[in-house]
Amino acid sequence: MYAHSGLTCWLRLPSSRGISLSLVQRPGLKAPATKSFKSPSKDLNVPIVQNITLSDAQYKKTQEYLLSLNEEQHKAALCSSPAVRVKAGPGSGKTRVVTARVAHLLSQGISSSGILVITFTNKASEELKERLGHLLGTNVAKDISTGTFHSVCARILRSYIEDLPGAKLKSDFTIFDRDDSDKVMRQVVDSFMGDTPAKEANKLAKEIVSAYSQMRNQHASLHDVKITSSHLDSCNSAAGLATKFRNLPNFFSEYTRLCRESNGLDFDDLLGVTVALLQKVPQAREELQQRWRHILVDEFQDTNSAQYHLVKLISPSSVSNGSVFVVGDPDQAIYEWRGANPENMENQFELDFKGCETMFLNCNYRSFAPILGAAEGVLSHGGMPKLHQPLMAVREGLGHVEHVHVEHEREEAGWVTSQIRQLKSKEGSKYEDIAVLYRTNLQSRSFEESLTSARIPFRVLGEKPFWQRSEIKDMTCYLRLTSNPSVDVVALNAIINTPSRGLGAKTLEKLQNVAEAQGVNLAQLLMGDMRKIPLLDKQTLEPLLAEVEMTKLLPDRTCDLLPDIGSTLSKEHQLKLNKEAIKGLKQLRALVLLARSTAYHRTVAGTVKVLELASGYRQSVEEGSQGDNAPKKLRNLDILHSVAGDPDSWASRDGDLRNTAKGFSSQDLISASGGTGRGLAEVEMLDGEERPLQSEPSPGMNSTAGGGVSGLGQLPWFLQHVSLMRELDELKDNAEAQQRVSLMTLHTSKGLEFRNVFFVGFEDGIVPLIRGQDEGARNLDEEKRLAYVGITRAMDRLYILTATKRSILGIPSQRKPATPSRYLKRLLLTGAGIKSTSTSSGQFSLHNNNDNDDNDNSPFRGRAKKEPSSRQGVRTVTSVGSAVKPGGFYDTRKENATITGTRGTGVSKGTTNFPIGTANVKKKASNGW
DNA sequence: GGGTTCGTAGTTTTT
DNA sequence: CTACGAACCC
Ligand SMILES: Nc1ncnc2c1ncn2[C@@H]1O[C@H](COP(=O)(O)OP(=O)(O)OP(=O)(O)O)[C@@H](O)[C@H]1O
Repeated sequence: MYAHSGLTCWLRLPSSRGISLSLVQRPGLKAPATKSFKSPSKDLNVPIVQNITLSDAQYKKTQEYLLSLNEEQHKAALCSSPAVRVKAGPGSGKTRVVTARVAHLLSQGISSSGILVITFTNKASEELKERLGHLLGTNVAKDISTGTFHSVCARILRSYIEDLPGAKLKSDFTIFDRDDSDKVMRQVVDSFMGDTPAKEANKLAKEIVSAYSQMRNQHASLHDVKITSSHLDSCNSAAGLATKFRNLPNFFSEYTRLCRESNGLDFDDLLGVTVALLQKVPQAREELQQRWRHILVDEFQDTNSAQYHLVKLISPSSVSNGSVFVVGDPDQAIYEWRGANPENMENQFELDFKGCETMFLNCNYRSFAPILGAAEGVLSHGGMPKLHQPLMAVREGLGHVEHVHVEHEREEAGWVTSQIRQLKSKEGSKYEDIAVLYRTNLQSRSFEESLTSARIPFRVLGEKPFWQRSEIKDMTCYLRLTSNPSVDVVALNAIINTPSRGLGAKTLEKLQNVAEAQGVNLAQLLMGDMRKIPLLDKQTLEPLLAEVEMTKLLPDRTCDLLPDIGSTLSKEHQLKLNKEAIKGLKQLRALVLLARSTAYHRTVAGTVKVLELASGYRQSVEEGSQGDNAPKKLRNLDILHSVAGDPDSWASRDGDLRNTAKGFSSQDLISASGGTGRGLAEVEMLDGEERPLQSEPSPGMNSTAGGGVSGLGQLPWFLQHVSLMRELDELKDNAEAQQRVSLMTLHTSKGLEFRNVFFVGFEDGIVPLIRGQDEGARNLDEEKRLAYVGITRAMDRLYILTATKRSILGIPSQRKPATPSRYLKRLLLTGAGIKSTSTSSGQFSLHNNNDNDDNDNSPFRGRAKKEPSSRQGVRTVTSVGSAVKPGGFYDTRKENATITGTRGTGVSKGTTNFPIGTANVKKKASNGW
């Protein structure tokens, strides 16, 4: 055992898997008092000095990992400057350096809660933690703060937002997704321009939301700054709207007002409000600077203004021994469209962080040289980026780069499918090492179909985010209502009549009118008394829950437990509400009470279950006319429930940052109380595996300040997890389920790597993407970088696909002639000896445009290349997707192909036919086609 | 108030 | 082509 002595640590209670921490239990802590979380009583914060010990194996692993770095990497990882910037190309080991640095810091005795790593996606965070877990043990790794900017901000705000003067938000705020924002803005549009037709109003609302979002991304904290015309002008979309609507800023401020009224923050608010908080509340800033002594940011080239400011604000610059460490690659900047500014990496960092040290990594460990060559070729189109540093391929061998030209999108999918089969059978590739990359999500369709009929397992990354699926969205609205019954109007509106309970448009209008007359919103009117109504006690609750589970219905008698507000309102205001409506209201209110009580006495998972059953939602999905969708939806609901049942994955790991700022984690107390509770003789009627959460002594209060001790206080954390995690359904299934081909957009592929990459739809208009009448000359550099990112995902083999004609929507009759991408020429030229084949008898030529001229915007639908007449009657492959037979069409390709490169042996130079157009393969009359 | 049928728009990338 | 929304009918 290697002991690091003199290390100050704070009390930690044992976690399920932990073993290597020796614990000193402080007396008097077994039954933590709820209230002490917000303002910690002194005795909770007594430091415990103890030794963190890494096991031999862990220590050895860490050292080995550090030794595996090359000199540049090693130097970067260990650099002790207060500000470090690592600029390095794809595959140069940036991620590895970040991991190594964290490991190094920890092995130096830095406390894990003092480290913050910001990654671009949540998945990257998880992977980082996993790797660190392997090196250092889960115990040490789990306390490192990691996450995206958004999730880190959400955590900061949960602890500090109530300190921000005028924020009008509670720490149990909900996070509004884009749909919520659109709905809120729709309300604003209605109130300002009442007579706008529904459709137009929706469209306008969306436009305004995105303009506002763009503006806030470009300007760090606009949420409370007076919006000037220069703000508007700096943002295209906003400027356009502003000329149409002179009072655009009023739309923005009314939107914000409504969000606040519902205790909601949208995605951009998470960043903007955090920035404002840190600017205005020095105490918060200082505490966080104290806490996170070492900050690491991955993919720094894609940070926007608000994110950059955030880094600046929490940087422990004033703290001795602190550091800020950012890594990125300006050539891989692909998020300018949503406000990212590569300048942050390129120049700004250097200016703001005095004494910043810059490191370069110039070796590529990922790809064979020809792949790198192809990538650099693309990048050189129209001139290399100014500060581009050439990369050296470390891996020896040539790999395989091939350009394949096909007739249309269907054949494209067919070719890829058949090639995947060959890779699997002849080259021994695993499905998980194969990826299909495309520019737009729509393009995935043909591949899904083709792979399905070939029975090749695949997964589509980045389909609809989990939280956006309607059934999940609805359930989260129920949960939001449970958490914030009298506040979250948006949630209330979403589910008030879903499933239908007699509260249709007519009734709602009546109620809305009453609300307006009283100067309140619908939630206040219908749920205003909810916080005052005492929660059900256990004796009342348990039998009700049992009944819910048995009957899958809300027990009627629950309705009698609270005032019948429907009848009262109806009488007082002569609304003439019908019986259905009154009953519906009763039920909804009873449901909320039941759910709140369940959350309080039981668990989040139990609450999810109650809501899903007693609302009748589940039943309506089961019986509804959803047809094929029903099983999928039910599965999603099950996933939601099972995630809820795994608080370890979502409960605040940092607990209340106020306390943990000094190293103490309230989450430990939660697990502790959960742990002790497990032994209690409590019957879990709704879910056997659930563990009861600690209950508060005085029911009836909405625990916001408590920071997540009662089940009710946990809800916001769970909701936050759900609304920030794109792919919750990626349950770590058995190993077999992992063996799948990956389909994703170029954007999603950032940071990943695959042995075999199919880059499909490499055509002008798609790569680069040019839509219809593009607003003038959009800067296409970002599109070029996107292609660069895609190509550099490949380790061993890269296939570039182009088609003669293509229909984006997959309708054969709507196929339009396509032209190979303007980037193709340089891709092929630079990667010497690239094989190029064509499966159709059609000729194609690289279009002859000037390299330096991106203005030749030939969209793929324009500029028809002459259609080769020879194709007449060849009437190719119509059902490529299904069985591609060995020895059939696609296999014959090989015979005629000029080169057959394989991994390691590679492509020999000089044998390629250039120009490519001549490298056709004659199509043999193949059986089966 | 609820369910059906018809019409139309979507064609960028995402926390 | 499909998915979603808005009339339209019961
Ligand atoms: N020193 C090294 N020795 C061996 N392999 C390495 C080394 N450094 C990096 N690699 C390997 O190179 C590949 C790319 O590394 P990594 O993902 O860290 O690169 P990156 O710079 O983050 O790439 P990108 O910018 O494309 O995301 C990984 O498979 C990694 O294991």
